[in-house]
Amino acid sequence: MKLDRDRIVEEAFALLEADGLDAFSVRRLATRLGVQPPALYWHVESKAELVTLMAQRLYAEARAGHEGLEEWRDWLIAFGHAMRGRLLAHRDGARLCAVAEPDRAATAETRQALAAPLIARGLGEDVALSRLGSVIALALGWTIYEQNGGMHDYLEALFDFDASFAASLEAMIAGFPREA
Amino acid sequence: MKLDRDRIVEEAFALLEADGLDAFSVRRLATRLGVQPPALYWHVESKAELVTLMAQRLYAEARAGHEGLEEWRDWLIAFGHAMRGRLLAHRDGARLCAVAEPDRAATAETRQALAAPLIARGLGEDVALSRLGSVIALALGWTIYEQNGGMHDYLEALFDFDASFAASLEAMIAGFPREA
DNA sequence: CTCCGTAACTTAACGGTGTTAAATACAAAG
DNA sequence: CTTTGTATTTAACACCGTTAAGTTACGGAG
Repeated sequence: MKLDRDRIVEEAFALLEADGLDAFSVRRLATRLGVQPPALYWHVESKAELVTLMAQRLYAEARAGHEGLEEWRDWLIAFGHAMRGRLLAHRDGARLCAVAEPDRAATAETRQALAAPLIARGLGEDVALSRLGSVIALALGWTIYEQNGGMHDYLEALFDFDASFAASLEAMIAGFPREA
Repeated sequence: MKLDRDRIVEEAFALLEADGLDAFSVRRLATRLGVQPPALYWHVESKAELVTLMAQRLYAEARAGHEGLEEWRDWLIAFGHAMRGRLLAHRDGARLCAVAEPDRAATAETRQALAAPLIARGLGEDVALSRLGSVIALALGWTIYEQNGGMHDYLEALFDFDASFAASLEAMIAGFPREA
């Protein structure tokens, strides 16, 4: 069965799911793919690039599918929940994104594309990017604790994850000034 | 020069500062301390415990010193800025806290102590802990991006770190209902 | 059919990692 | 002097990401 980037990334997610980020190694991934470790380096530059590929798939999934919402606040809330949802959907998804580097092929167009949904709903580009960043940061920080085994058990005795995240996300977005 | 937990943690921070989290290894730390690597295991259970010790020092620093503020909102804002400040004060401080486990010796008293500053300013314990968690999550998520070399360069072209963090922190806290 | 070049992969190795078990130094106590 | 416990070293294990060099597979050109 031949190797390619897509199959590598797919199996990488399976390995992450099965063994977690700490045991996520190039060598174990190669075993799963029925191949010797260095074979992966033909298709992928480094483990870091592979992680970046995985993270970018996560980010892209979170941005998709909120077309029906007309208010930027509603869009941001939906996006925030989707972001947390995608992070939680994979074991150690948050830590994965925490170590991932940005897409090196990012251009001014990428930047425009990122801001587009919010611009279309009335925000200026600078504000749009700032708001987006804030929501992503909240979701990432939140899920990092939520997915940290020990922290999870410790914190779930202190408050409810779902309810508290929803409350803080809604508070933050409600608190954003109409335009700035 | 004899070894003890305090000296280990201190030198660990120095190593983190000098070489970053990726190069932060037990072996390099031992070299810095003029000792063979396994010597550290007499004083510390594992690298994970050492990281937890370091993270807890960070958290404690962030909580200290906001006595003058009488409103819980003001206290939370000061704490949020302090939290980000302490994370930024050490290279890879955010990622360090992201992988740290909670204090295993945490009790119901610890929980009470955590919530105390907010309870003293009028919040119920459950709400206090939830609010505290939200602010920490925002600060952690934010600084993770801020300290990720590639992401930093990528994002600083999109918005201003200081201003955007302040805006989202203030928005979130302003958006929290008076009591819930 | 043969030759060649490229793509895709393997084998072998390098220098690193966290951690453990066993042997050792050393100071205090009896 | 001997014993005891603390603190450290030496040696080793099983991993890790990555590179260099060798090998196979295969498609197109002559």
